[in-house]
Amino acid sequence: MSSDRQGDSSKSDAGAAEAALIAARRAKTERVRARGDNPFANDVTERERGSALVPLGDVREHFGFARREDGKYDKDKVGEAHAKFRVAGRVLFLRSFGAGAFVRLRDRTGELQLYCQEPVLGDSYVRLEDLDLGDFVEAEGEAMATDKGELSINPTSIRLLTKAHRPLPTKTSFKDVEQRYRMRYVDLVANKDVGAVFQARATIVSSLRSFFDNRGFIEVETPTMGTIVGGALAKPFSTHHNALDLKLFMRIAPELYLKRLVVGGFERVYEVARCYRNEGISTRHNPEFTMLEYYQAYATYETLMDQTEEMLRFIDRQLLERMPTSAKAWSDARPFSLERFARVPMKAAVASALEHAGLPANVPELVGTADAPIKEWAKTAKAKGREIDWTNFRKGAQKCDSKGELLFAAYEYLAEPFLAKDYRTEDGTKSIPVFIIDYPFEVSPLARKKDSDPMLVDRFELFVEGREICNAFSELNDPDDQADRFRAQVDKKARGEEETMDYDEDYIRALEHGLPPTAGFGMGIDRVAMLFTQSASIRDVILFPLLRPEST
RNA sequence: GGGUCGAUAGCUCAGUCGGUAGAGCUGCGGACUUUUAAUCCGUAGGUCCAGGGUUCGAGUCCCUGUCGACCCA
Repeated sequence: MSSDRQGDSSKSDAGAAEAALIAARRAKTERVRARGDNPFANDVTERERGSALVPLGDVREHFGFARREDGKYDKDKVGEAHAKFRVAGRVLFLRSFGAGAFVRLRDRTGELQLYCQEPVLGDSYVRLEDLDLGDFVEAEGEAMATDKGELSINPTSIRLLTKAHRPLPTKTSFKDVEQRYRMRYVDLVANKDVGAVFQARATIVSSLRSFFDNRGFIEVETPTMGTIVGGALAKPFSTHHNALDLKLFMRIAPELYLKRLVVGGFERVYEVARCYRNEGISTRHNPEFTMLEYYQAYATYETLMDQTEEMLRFIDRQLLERMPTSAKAWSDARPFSLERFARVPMKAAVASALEHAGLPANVPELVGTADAPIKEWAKTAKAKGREIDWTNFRKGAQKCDSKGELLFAAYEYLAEPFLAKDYRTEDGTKSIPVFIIDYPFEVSPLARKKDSDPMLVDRFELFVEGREICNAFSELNDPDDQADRFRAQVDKKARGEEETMDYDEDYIRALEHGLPPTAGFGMGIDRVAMLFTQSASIRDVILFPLLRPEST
């Protein structure tokens, strides 16, 4: 029984080295206390300190006149100003010399260093010994620039505001992906680009709000728990209300509530809706995610296509305006362009995909049959540079109950995987977004049938760089047609299909009161954030993605 | 669900043919009066993911499992 450590409330078998790091910092905390100072100080406001706390970025701005071309600062100009500031921030860098020390601070507005000198600081110079990377400190003193032109504060006083008992990762950084998601508070400090991604996400959401607010839309919040499942085809989470002894489902989509509001006269309505789907986790799926849905009366899916193009370009401009440096980098790196969008009926997309693959037009009809020459087709397609998932295509085709479902399967396996390849800018360097339009009604239980072809519905999905971003349609407002389609869903469920909708009686009742001609739209915010920030995983745009519990 | 790769110090990673567990950073002690990944000297830090097998001997080879990453569905 050697060193039996006590007091570390974290994992019992934390590494001895880590425990030692923590112990050393805790010892400093005690030293600060013993001296009569508070290692978790709270008296930081102007009211308590007699002077305003100046954001680090504001200090830089104050000396804009002394900034040189190369970003450095003119020592004389800064010094002559004799300007005094009180600043605070987190210690990111700490280095001591014989009689001097550099402390680099960061706050939300930027970074600034303290150049501490023993003669200037006097007795409080010893307080530097209490500091570690990660601590929060406050300092007050005149601004100066070093010989190297680095703008600095030369403090006459310094004190610890908050002691960090755990060390930040070293400058070799913090790369373990799971740890980064689990300890996002460390990730945000250690990996600088992470903050920009979430700032971009916030910018996207606020751009969307202003886009819709400016067009006469009302933002609403509808229930995330309900007794039936509807609005999309997905497996729900279930929960329970104790007082009512009621089984509840977490929503998979806000759609049916939003359309009820259109019935009620909110002709333009939108929601930034957190949704929950009890499905797999992958780089493109998190169990909870955020959707934008909006509904617009007296509009069709074509109105919405135009509006979608405008909306994406608007987000793009807003990002460039509000965070130019990062947005420029993302924009330069992206493999797609937003200048021109293609609009392709699903049938045409399949026909053109077959042509690109050098395959006969009857492949969809034959693929499910016993004597389909799949090997030969695979060879032909491969020669044209197309790897098609024949096994699943065949299985999918065999499960189809109708022509419409078969068209959808053909589209899914023959066309969709190659959208980014087939639809490109004129110079061929970038893919262009593709609206796939006119879906079969069988796979669209909430969409309105086309007046010109009742086998199809007025619907589009938008694919950017081959990824589905939006889904929209002219809404079905015939209550009897809707009731029939709910019944078909219920039948499917009875046959064992898991991803179906329940029959929503109240929604039918709402439609019977009259839903004006309306078009509706849904878009995954997470996926849009991925697109604009060039993130490979949905977990990179969700602050706290779902993870397995930490093992003990 | 399938495939590929991975798990070694607080962090980032080496570890050859199977032969005493390594480096840099961080930490701690020291030097240095303007540093920017400072530099220099010293020092501490390990259940090599878990379990089994082969072997005189396993971080290394084999099997099983756990967890993770990426790709596909």
